[in-house]
Amino acid sequence: MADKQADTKPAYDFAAHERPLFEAWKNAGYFQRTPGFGKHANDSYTIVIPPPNITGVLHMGHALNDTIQDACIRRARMQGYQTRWILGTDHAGIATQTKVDKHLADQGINRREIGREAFIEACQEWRREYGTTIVNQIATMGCSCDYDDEQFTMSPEFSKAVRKVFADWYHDGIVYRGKRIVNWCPNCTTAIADDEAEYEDEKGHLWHLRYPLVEPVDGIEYIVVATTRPETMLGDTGVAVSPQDERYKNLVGKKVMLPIVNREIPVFADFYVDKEFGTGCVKVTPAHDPNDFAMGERNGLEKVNIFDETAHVVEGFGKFTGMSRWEAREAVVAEFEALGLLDHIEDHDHSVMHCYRCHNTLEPWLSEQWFVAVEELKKKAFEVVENDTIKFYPERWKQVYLDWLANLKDWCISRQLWWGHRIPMYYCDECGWQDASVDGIDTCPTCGAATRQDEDVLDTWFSSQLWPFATQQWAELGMDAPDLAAHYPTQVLSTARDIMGLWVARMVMSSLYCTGEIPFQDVIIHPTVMGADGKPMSKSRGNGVDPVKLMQDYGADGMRFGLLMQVTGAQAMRFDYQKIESSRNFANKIRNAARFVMMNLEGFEPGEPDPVTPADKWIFSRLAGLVAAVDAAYARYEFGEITRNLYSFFWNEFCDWYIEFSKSRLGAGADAADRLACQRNLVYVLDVALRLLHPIMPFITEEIYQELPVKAHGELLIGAPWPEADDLAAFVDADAERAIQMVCEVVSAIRSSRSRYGISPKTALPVVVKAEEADVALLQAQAGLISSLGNVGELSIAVDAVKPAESSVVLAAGLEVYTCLAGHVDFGAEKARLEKEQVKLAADVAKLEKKLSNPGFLAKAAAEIVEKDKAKLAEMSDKLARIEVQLAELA
RNA sequence: GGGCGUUUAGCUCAGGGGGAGAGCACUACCUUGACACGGUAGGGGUCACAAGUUCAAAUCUUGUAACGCCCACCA
Repeated sequence: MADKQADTKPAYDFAAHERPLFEAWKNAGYFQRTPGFGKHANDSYTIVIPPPNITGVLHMGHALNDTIQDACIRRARMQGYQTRWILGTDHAGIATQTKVDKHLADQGINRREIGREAFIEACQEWRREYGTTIVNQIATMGCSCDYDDEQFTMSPEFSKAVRKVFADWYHDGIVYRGKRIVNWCPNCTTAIADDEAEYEDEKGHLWHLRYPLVEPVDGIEYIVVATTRPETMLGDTGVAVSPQDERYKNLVGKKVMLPIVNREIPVFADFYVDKEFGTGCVKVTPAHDPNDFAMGERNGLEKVNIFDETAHVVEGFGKFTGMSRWEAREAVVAEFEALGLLDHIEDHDHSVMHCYRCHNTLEPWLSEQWFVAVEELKKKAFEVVENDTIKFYPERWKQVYLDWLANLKDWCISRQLWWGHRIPMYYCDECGWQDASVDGIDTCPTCGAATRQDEDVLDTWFSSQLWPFATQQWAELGMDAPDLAAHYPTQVLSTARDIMGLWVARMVMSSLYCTGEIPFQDVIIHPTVMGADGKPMSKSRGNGVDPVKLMQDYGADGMRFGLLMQVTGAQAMRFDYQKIESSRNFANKIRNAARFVMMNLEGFEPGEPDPVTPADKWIFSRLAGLVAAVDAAYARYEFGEITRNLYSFFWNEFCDWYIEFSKSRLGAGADAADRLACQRNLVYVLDVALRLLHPIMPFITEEIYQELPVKAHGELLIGAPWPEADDLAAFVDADAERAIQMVCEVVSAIRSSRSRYGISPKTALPVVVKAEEADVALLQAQAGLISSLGNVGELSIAVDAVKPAESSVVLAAGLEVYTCLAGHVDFGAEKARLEKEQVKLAADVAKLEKKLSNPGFLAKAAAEIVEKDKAKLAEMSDKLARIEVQLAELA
């Protein structure tokens, strides 16, 4: 068997055929702004790609997301919209700086030695070398985005937009500078935003420390405070208790002597303190904890900063100075123990913030930073989603978005990095003048002294939030920019759920402020692609799948279709190789079906499709249903639904039945006129199917289209019009669907009987069909199909057909199909099978009889349901009776 | 702590108030001029559990359990 398979021709290599097609599309200009046609000629359809980081390589998330976008944009292009899919990359501040740092370190170069300018040049260099990898991978997928107008979040035009927004917001009071506790990464030595911090659970301790009172009160000599971070006691400037706490009422207003540093600090009451937790006393370190900072502000406490930017203890703390935070923790605890002030230690699990980039423990750190005031911005951004001006798919993400906005706090946008948009803020150290400016300011307009620019750069998300409009000439030309006029707001944004807040919400906020319009209409939140083990894909788990490898093995089409097939409304999808493989097989099926059509086109002349036979009418009717179903699923962005519809139509209806039906009409002895009709119909169905499949499987469909003898829609399928459901509506034909369904049932019945008794498909068998009066003519008209597909020797169809001797029966709705097996079969098995069927049917009949004898059901159920069930019962009872007759005959 | 998702065939998952579905895997037969990346025919499920609503629940409600995600974060 294996040898025989080896003899057959090698499997088709899809990947090998894809690239030239991509070039053809590109050369024909379909990747740029495409003009519209037809009823949507003046409507635009625009998507901005979520810009991948220049440090990135294509992963499954991109593969899925970019497939979704390409399917949408290709369909829109075919529908006649003016389309544009904006491509570009993100400079990715921290990620790139970290990568380049490492790159330089490998060559023995330190960033600080070469200085800011040289480092930025190194980043640019790095980008030129590696930053296009992912764009090439997107091209391999066949994505039809605008490769000739690639955007970058640090291009001169984009940078100008960033500076403009900063300056405008500064002048409007939206951005401000403030000294606050921020999440500081001592490894990256920069602040990061709240939502860039990741919490991880850690096993820790709750240290109970004794703080002696300066003067004992009612015999109490010390207060016990509980802390998870004893080292921060060096910066304590108060001890807080709950105002409701009777235990400590008389201590409020007194002072304790902070051990080690010997600082007198006050005991005060604050509502923040929960008297039930720990000892009910909280040591307060305003410079190293956001909650303590707030308490400090409310109670006028001093802020003592004990750490430098790398989280080592600063000058002035004796032997602790220069220690890391971990060394300081041990040393402080040891010192308390030595002083007899360590009360006790408890185990305590808590979550600790880590840098989302380097995963080091973050340090809440008091520093001067720039912030975006979100109160005003978030109001409108809330409204446009609440009133469905912007819609989420699936809809439940709407609430997630609204909740995120509702809880939003001011956004820290300054980063102590070099790679990024340098804050366009200028200061004069002579006279104290300062201002933000789009174009640099070298000399102070007030005193003429030289100015200096702010050293910090902006959060990467500050620039990416401008993506939908800053990529469209907004900075240079404002809202008059031709691109903005034609392609903004955009129609669809597709993204992963994890950047809903970081990116999606911020785009809405900034777009509303800067352009006065929403940035996009529909937001698709696709499921996260998990590994086969259901866990997030990661290197350490080793459960990752490389889309590039997948495309080599299965073709881009196979990967695309297979991924979309797995898209559901759920939040995650477990990656399934088998879906990719069966999609590749599907592509092969399409290819072979097309080959069949093309090798049977002898004498073909182009012409209108003409459904003459019931089989034609059936497949046309099914096709009309398919177009409507696919459109409906696209309208809800239900990609799994779209692919399942396409798959089952093409494979289970078109290939399994219609092509088989057509074989007898294409042979040598066939009627020429009917053959031509059949050819035209095959070509038509194939053509519509190819167009419906094209947005998801662009390569194989285009390749087949190129091989068609007549290209009905111009040179390339990518530019063909999308099938219009309205145009096909006239093909809907319930009678034809029913007739062919019956034919299929008869054929299946014959095959089933044959198979059950192990009779070769090559052996022609006589068949007798008993049918209802109305159906007899219908079936007789299809006798040819039934005979050829069932390999029937002699076929008779009649209302009063009698069971032939030694035949096997299959009963279907209104049908009895007798396959004569004389001389082939042991009828004991036939009897056993019928008995099994009888038992099952009798149970079903009993169940239905019970239902129909229920007065409640008869009274309350919809009339049509009752009718349907009555008909069903009649049919089943009839079938049961017929089985009993059959059994009696066998007895 | 709050919110959300998932639980259906051996596996991965669709579906969804009125006779349980697909792909893969499995079994049998088949190399027929589209396709073995294939064809035909099969086997296989108390739709997580419990209550409730209903004439009718896999489907709706509530609760429970398990798994997972997001947000908050009391030292």
